[in-house]
Amino acid sequence: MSVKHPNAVAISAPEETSRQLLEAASEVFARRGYRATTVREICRLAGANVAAVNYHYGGKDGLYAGVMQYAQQCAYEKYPPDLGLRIGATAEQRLEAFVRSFLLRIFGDGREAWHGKLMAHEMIEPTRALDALVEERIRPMSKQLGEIVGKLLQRPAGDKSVRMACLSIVGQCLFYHHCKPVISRLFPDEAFGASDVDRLASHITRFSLAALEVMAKDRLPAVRAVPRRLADARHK
Amino acid sequence: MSVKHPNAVAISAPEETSRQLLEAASEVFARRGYRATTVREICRLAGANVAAVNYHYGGKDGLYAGVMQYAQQCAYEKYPPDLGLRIGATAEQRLEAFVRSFLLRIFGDGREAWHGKLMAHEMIEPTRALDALVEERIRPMSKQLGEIVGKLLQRPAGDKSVRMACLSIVGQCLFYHHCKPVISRLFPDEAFGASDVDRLASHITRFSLAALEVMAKDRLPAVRAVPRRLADARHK
DNA sequence: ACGTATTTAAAACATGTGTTTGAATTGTCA
DNA sequence: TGACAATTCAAACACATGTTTTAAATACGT
Repeated sequence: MSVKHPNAVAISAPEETSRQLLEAASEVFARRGYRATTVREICRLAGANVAAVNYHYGGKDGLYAGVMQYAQQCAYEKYPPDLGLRIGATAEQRLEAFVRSFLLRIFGDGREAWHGKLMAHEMIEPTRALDALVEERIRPMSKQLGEIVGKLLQRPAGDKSVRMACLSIVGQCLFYHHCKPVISRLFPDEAFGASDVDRLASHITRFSLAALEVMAKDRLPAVRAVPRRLADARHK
Repeated sequence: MSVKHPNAVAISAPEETSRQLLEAASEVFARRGYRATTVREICRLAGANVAAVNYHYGGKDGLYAGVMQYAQQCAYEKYPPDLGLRIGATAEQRLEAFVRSFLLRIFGDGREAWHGKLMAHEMIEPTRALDALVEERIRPMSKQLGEIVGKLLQRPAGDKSVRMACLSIVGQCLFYHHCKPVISRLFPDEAFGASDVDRLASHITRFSLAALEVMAKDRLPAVRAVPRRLADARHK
């Protein structure tokens, strides 16, 4: 437990090591995940002593908590979900903006890449930090996408079909980042990265809008687009 | 380096500990990933001595390699990509069979769940085992899906638009498994699992077929379904 | 039953981990 | 400058890890 500058007025180098520790930790935690990261590597990268982590953050846990908050704030400030939209934009435009900012947030370079990598690790090895993150960042975003898709499908935002469509859209976005190890081996000529965001956003938006278009016309929630013969082709 | 039964003819208990080790290791590796699992936990679960891993598999590496091969074989044998299809099935039927078997393979219960979890860990922390896996399992599957989507889009299987559509389809499948920690927090009422595979397969197939249907009509590879006004709504 | 090869077992080894300690250093204000 | 708190540092601590060692136990052919 550390008490910092209890009665200081002006601080020359404001938490110099503390900040460098946070930066280095973000880098390493993002690359290796919580468990595989060693405080010694962080300190080496930050040019600090091993004991610095415990002094400034109370331990590896505290440092990770700080990193999560810091990295998320960076990502969402730089790429808000309504990025580049003018007021009165159509639902189609809002969908593309959503997809593009989502991809940018995930694929960001350098310090912007932290968010996507940290999230990927949280999916495999969830931490206490995830609960807060879902409520503060992801749920509002989910609601936002629900509004857009609801309008496109001409159904209430809470509708089951709307929710499923949202998941299909987000699933496409995350795939290119999450499965990069397989994609790059499967298609070595195209390694999706930050420079491909525009292309990907365009494809995902077109694919999804096409699907939504058909689904909007088809008011029945039951199977319709799949031939009825398919029903008995189930697995044994 | 161990030489097993160099000139044995009939073995009473065929590699008893060796097999139990493999089972236990699959369980633990799937749950925790390569790095976070300890050979001691595996041995405890298998009821074997710590040295058994090195004796039978030459070390943690060798055991993991064995697990990967074993788990993949189990999954693909139980849920082949053409699961439940009769000859002469339509492209739509083949797509739904592909999606369903893909989901079943990922969401499987018990020993069938190993595959999905091991793959998820490989995405975050790729191992040498991934290279072989991509060539032996994933590339053939990718080709198979390419054929189906190519026929639906009425374009050659190697076409760029076909490839992108394939990625969109697989992305949807993987999402429900990979992002379960977020989905279950976001929508506590529906935790997608093995029992939801039919529902999910139906949704993903319908969503994708709808998109493909529109894209097939639209022969232009350039932006078309998205209003042209969108072009200048890019980020700053 | 004997002898040999295979397999198991307990202990030790070498290394790496997060954390703590206590002294040295630095910064700040009277 | 000098006292006092904040910070840095090297060393050590306590524990966990993968692997090795060495001896005992077991299986199997003759």
